[in-house]
Amino acid sequence: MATSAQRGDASHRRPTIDDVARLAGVGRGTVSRVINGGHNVRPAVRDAVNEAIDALGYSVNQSARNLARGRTGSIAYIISERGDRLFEDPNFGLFARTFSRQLRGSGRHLLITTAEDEEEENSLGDYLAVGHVDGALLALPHQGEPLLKRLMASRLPLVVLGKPVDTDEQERCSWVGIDDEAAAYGVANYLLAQGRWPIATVTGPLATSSGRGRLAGFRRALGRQFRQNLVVQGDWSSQSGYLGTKDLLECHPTLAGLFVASDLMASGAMRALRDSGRLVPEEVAVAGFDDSPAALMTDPQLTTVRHPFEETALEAVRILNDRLGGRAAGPEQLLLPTEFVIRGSA
Amino acid sequence: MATSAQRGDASHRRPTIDDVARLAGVGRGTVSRVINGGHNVRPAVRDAVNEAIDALGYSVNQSARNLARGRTGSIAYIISERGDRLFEDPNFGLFARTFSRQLRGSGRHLLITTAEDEEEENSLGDYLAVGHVDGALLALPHQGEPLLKRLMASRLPLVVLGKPVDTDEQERCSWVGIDDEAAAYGVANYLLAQGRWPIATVTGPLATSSGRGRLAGFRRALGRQFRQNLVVQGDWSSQSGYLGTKDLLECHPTLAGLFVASDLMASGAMRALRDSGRLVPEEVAVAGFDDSPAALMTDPQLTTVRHPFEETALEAVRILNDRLGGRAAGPEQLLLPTEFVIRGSA
DNA sequence: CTGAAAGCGCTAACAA
DNA sequence: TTGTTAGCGCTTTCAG
Repeated sequence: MATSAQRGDASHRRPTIDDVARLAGVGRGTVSRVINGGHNVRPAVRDAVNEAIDALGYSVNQSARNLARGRTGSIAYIISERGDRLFEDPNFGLFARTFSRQLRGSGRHLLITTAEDEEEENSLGDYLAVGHVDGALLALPHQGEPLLKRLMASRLPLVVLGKPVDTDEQERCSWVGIDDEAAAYGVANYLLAQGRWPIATVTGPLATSSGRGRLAGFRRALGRQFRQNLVVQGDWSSQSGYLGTKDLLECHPTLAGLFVASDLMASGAMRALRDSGRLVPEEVAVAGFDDSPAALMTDPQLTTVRHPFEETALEAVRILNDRLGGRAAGPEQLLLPTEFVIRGSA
Repeated sequence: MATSAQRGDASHRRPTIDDVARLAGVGRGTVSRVINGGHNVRPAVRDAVNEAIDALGYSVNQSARNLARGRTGSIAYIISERGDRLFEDPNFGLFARTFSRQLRGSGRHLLITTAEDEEEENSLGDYLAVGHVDGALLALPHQGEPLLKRLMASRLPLVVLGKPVDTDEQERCSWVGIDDEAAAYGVANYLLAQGRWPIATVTGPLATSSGRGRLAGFRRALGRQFRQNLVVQGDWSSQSGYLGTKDLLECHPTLAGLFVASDLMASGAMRALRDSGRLVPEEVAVAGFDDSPAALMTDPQLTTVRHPFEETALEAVRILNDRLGGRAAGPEQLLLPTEFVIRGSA
């Protein structure tokens, strides 16, 4: 009866490498060589194969190739933000761009994936753990998100952007981050050294290590003068910076200095101060964090801390590549240097 | 010599379905059934298989499954924006969210991919055409981008978000958009009916059909009063709205009405007007487009046109699903209704 | 330089 | 309900 070899009537299925081989009158292996660079193939044969490929409209079946090669050529960039905040942060774009460019060098492709809630995280975790991608880059995780643990349990090569929250994760994962605590300490001290008082802070989400670290630095700088009412929590959004600052002003009408844990939030803070008739920096000095594009769009421009986003991305890809290449003795952690940038706001 | 069956020493390779079958003492097919829902398997056997799976830490090899099934379960959301504008638009996030949620219903996963320049577009085109994904959703394309043509030439099921620029593409692709021309005509007429003159416009990129359509509507409303110097081109960014409006004011100091082709640009326009000491809406009436979150953040809030983003996303997924399911007689095009929203700015 | 053949790990049709 | 078997389409030795 019909063996598989015989059902090869030119029906409507996608052409395979065998169809090409048959048409070109060569073996299957030769076609494979041609579509993989054409090395070690006589030019005449190569041309014949290419002609057959064009004639048939052939293109390789990626699933088959993945199976045979044992890898997919795809890397996931995982963003697990909730709701509206997805993509609000311009750094996502910068990261994505840098990854994409960098990965192309090693013939890999970047796939951006998102998870908004636990259910999506689990579904995404399955998807990734199961071999859809060769590796993953994970945007700064929040405490309590199950995804990181899920991925660590799988064998998926992984690099986290920013320091994970749990110490266990900090030790067993690869990640690249900055010393948030030290940088924030420096900023707060700078404000203090100007004789400003009281000085307050709008923090990032305290479920992130960055949010915590920056608050810890602020707190250490203030020492015994620290009071809990000098702190209000934001969520990285401009909006939260605005509202937080309004609250702070209400509690401390004589506020003289403000450390805002991100430039985006600081831009909101600047609006709040202007709306309340405060002069920056004369009456209240404002410092941000990140040195993102938002820092240049306020008036005056923001004094801030340069967060080396691009270097972070580059190093993350390098580390991931090492792990993918099999040359990786255990997790690698990296703390990149920051830089204090003085502009008009403080 | 060693046949494949014998090299099964518990070495360090990932466990396969055969390992599980052997350990559980069942056939391979049974294991397959269990990992695909466990229907038609006796409970006792199912448990045994699941135990073996846990014991071995088995998880399916996605590439093999894809090959056997002939599909991948992944859908691409393609964003081909240049540079910084990547992700600046909050609608990207809204689209991504809606897609993701909607796709999960049919067991598929959303992969976001980006292309910044022609080289990346080509590389991405190869990647997608070659079977990495089952289908694709393409964000509003710009004229001259090779990606759409590339994808149309492949057999990849595809739905475009917004109307393509070329008529050929409009006819041969599936897409879902709005009637930009008619909506813009309505807005401009509304301004005119208030007796405002002169009225000008900041357009979107004229390489997009939305940019063009909205300008065309404006132009038709003005009729013989139209002058080229009432038009300045933006790029959807807030920044470009600001700069464009500044230019317009210079040329038309008595400007009385302004139609800005997106709310994001309109927010920039409002800043420019305030910086120039113009009162909105008393001295100049401003209308935006999209009814995006930005429309509520200006003071006064923006009069605008509601762009049904979410419905667009839902319909796009529906159309794509139809095409994936094989039930699709040719391309499907959809024009969704818009709605004029009157707020404080005009 | 080239063809043949042995897998890659899984699904699905078939027979039992 | 279950095991067996024939592919899915490609890469990669291995001979020649």
